[in-house]
Amino acid sequence: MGANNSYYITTPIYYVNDKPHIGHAYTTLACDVMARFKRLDGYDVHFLTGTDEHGQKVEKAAAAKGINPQKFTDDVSQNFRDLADKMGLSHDDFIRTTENRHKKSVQALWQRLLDAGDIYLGSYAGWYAIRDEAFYAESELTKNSDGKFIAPSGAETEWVEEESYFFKLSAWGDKLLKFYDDNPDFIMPKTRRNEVISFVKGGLRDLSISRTTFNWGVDVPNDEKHIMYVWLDALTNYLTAVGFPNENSDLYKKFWPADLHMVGKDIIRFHGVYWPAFLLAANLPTPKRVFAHGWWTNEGQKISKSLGNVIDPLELIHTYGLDQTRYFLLREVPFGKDGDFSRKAMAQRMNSELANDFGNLCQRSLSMVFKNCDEKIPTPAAFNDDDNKLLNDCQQLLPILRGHLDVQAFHKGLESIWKVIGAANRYVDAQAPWGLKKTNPERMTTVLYVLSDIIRQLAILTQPFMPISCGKILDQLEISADDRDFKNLSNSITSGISLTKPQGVFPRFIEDNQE
RNA sequence: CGCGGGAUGGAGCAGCCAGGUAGCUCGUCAGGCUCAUAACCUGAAGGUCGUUAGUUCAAAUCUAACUCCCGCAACCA
Repeated sequence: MGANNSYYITTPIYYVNDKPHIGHAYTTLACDVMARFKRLDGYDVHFLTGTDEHGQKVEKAAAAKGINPQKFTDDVSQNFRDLADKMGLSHDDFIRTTENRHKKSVQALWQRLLDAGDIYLGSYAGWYAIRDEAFYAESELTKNSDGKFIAPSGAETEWVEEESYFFKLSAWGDKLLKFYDDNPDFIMPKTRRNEVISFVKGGLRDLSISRTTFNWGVDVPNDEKHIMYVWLDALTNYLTAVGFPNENSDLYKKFWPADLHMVGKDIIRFHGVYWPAFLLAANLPTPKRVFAHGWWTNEGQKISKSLGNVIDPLELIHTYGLDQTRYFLLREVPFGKDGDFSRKAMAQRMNSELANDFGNLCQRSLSMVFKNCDEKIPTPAAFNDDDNKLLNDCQQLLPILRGHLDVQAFHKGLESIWKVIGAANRYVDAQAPWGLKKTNPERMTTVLYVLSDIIRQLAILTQPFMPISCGKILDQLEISADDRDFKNLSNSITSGISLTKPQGVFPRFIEDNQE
């Protein structure tokens, strides 16, 4: 079992043949925020992302380029590493399914399933579309002018008959239903859980887990005709990354079972059904949660390659800034639901919530400190009720945030922080420190001290969401790197520290005429 | 009758489970302040809570029917 203060979180592995898009960025970003939050909260975190590099599509794409598949995947998996870098992601490991450690791991899991009697050799036949890597029912197909059967996606299909190994998924339905029952939070949000349960109740078919028609995959142990197919290979990466099959490795003992698999809603079934079935069959501990988030639309329109409205996360970062993009994606939509990206909404949140609310709170407060307190954090007199009320609101924030992030309610977490930001802005107006300068300088000093400390706390708490900008605020307050985690929240800021001249951290967004 | 979610002021949402003055954010309008990134604060206007019927002293909240939208329906971010 994973240790109490450990936290293992994963993104799906991304299929290298895709171009990184907002869906990938979104999933990984959510994990990054969770990982950063847990680290600041004192957990030992293992944050995994990576790429899925096998399959017929990759084999064909490589052949089309005249290079071997390994070289091809080396190149394209770099796209995902680049995205991770540009998004400032804090992953601890980047796994590739073509690595040796992974091949060993999947083969070991295969062997366990075989030994347990859950894998058998059979065969199947059906209409297969290479482009989609999918089988279709005859009823779904249409005939084109050449007499070929066309899938709903438009891809040509061919009749395929093939020997294949199967996983006895059909035997696991009742056990899975009991598992969901015993672990009500295993699949979140609830609507996805209901979907999965109703799917399982509908009866499960055995799952084809090998192929003989192409070679780019992990070899099936003791049967060189076969390679493993998709989900057994892909899902097992979560085990590989913590040292499986070595169950005595430090990583494994510390981090398995995983605390959270973050996925898009499109792959909830594989994570919610196949994965626990594999693990139960192999007699391995099951992960604690699979969270399926929603999809984005672009200006109200469904995103699709054919419409050409795919959102490039790098373009967003370039236009709006990294932290701003991170903030928007996690604040705009209740996490778990579908959401819409629009330039108007983006600019709106940037200006209103980042520049006006948070940015301006920092700027107006720290400017007054800098000008009126000898460029130092002032020494306060006794706090009055107003001061204590605000400080107390801020102290309440960490437990509130924990509650929200433990159920991946990022939007609520941010909302609760922004409530305190609002309270702080009202406090500034009510106390009007600029007026106290002549009438009661000691009181002014106290108010500015309170504000400095509030800003320190707010910046510390907001770091998981916007690490760079919060880092800048903490730099301005001369908070050392060691003093930026959550256990420092209850220590007050030290009087007498010299400040650097405050500079705006969240610029307003001015819409270009173009775009 | 396949399963599930949703319809609340201009926009996006909360409230519904445990019925009893309809709340939040943005936008709009008016005022205040002047420390600050034309930022901040206060107030106002604006909704017969998808339709119809029912239960009840009382329904956005419960029941029934209906309309519309959206997910899922086997191997696809």
